[in-house]
Amino acid sequence: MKLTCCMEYSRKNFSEWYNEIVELSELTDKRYPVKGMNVWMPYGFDLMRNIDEMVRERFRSDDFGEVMFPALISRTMFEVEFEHIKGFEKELFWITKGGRETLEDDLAMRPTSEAAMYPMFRLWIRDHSDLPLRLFQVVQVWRYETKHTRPFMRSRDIHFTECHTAHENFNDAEAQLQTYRDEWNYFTHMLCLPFMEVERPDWDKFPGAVYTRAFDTIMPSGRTLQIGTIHQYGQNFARNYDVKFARENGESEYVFQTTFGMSERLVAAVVSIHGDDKGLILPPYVAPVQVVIVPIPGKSESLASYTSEIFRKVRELGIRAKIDARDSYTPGYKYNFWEMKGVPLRIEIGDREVEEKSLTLRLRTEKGRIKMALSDISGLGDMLEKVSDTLRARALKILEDNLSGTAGEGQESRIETHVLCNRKECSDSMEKRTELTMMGHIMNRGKEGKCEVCGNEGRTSLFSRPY
RNA sequence: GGGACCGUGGGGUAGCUUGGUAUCCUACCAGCUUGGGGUGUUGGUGACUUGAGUUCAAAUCUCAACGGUCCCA
Repeated sequence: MKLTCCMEYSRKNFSEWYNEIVELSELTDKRYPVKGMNVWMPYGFDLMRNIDEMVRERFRSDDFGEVMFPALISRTMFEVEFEHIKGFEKELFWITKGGRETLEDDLAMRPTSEAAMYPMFRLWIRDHSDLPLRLFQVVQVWRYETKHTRPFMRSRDIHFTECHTAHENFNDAEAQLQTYRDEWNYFTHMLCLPFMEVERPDWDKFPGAVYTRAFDTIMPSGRTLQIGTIHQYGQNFARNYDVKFARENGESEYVFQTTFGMSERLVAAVVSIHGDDKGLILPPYVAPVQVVIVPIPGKSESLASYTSEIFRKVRELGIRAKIDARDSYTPGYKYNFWEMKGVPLRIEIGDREVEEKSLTLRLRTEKGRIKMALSDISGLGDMLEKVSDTLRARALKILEDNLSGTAGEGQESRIETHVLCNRKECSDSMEKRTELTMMGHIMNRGKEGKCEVCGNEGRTSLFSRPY
């Protein structure tokens, strides 16, 4: 597949726009003939891998070890009487045959790795000196989605990062959750994504968790997307998988656990929240190509050498750059091509620039061109920073406009906030009235107050239509 | 969980009611031309989702599977 013409759909028609842009920009190919499973193409995977590398770097410096567990989990490992297992049983892919033989113990493809990891934790953790244990992995997980699948938002084959920790006591586990939160703030800052931290109600938390905090963002359609979650497991999992350690006084105790999960949905959010009617706009920190250089053929004979001089200098600044010297396309075509691909910064070089020893710049987020002297080229880093700032400001405005109910017309849905206690009856009543789903209490923006339904103590809660 | 609609070259489509030679745009390949916002031109490659049924004959009618899109809980 090759890039075709211009975009047919406007971002106002979000659903169609999204389907079109993920394929046009060559992030993914949806034609793979298995439902809900799409191909990561080189450009899309470069983006995902840049995100993964950011994540790896941070967790390694937080003293996490990177592991890679097997993708298959035996039925025996799953046959634990535990709400965690029940929560997933309808989404499992099962392998029941090996060659022509029917398997005695069926194998499930992991939907997440608790059931794979914790039997091993039981072997690895003996006493307090083995704690804290901090591990993470970047892997595929599989979920048998029956509803509408969409690339990066709801697929059956999910690119997933999961952190798992074990601690000596509840407070250490709580401290770990705060570390996750700090890292999450860093990740979303670099991806220029605003979010709400929402405590899922008891009836909607991760199966088996003590509590779940989700990071929800809002899409241009007015629907919310969960792009990360952190979970306090307490001793719930340790009890079911019998993960114990010996305290210093010799007493045996179950470990306290936490997890942090995020996925390719980060790509969905980056694409949706930053993109415009010309295509993607990628956050500079993770853009596969941060600067594209388009040489414009003319009379000058030193165009090629000047172009490679600039390319070299840009690379020396630590910037990921590319020269588009394709002979069969005109400059105008290339401008549109790289705008579609979301490259944050473009450099145009023709006769004028060669003569003046200058560069002409174009930011993906701004109208108009900027002239720069070659001697000022170290300022390109600031230009990329400016793109990030613009993306953050725009994205935050979308969130604020939705929170205040002043978002643009023609959205598929909307969000509302109401002060609510944590009783299901009050939530159900408000869901009925708003025709939206209760997502939970908003922790990083909301306030305390009286429940709008029953008058008891409550807190600002998010109501939305989630993806 | 329930319902509606749709599957035609790589992408987008016409044709289906009334069964008989498959239309156009785009992309792709070769050439010339052009180049500071999607150059122009000549020639070329390439398709009826799968299976079963009705029929002399199926893209077209019937059934099923698979896939896609949307709506409601």
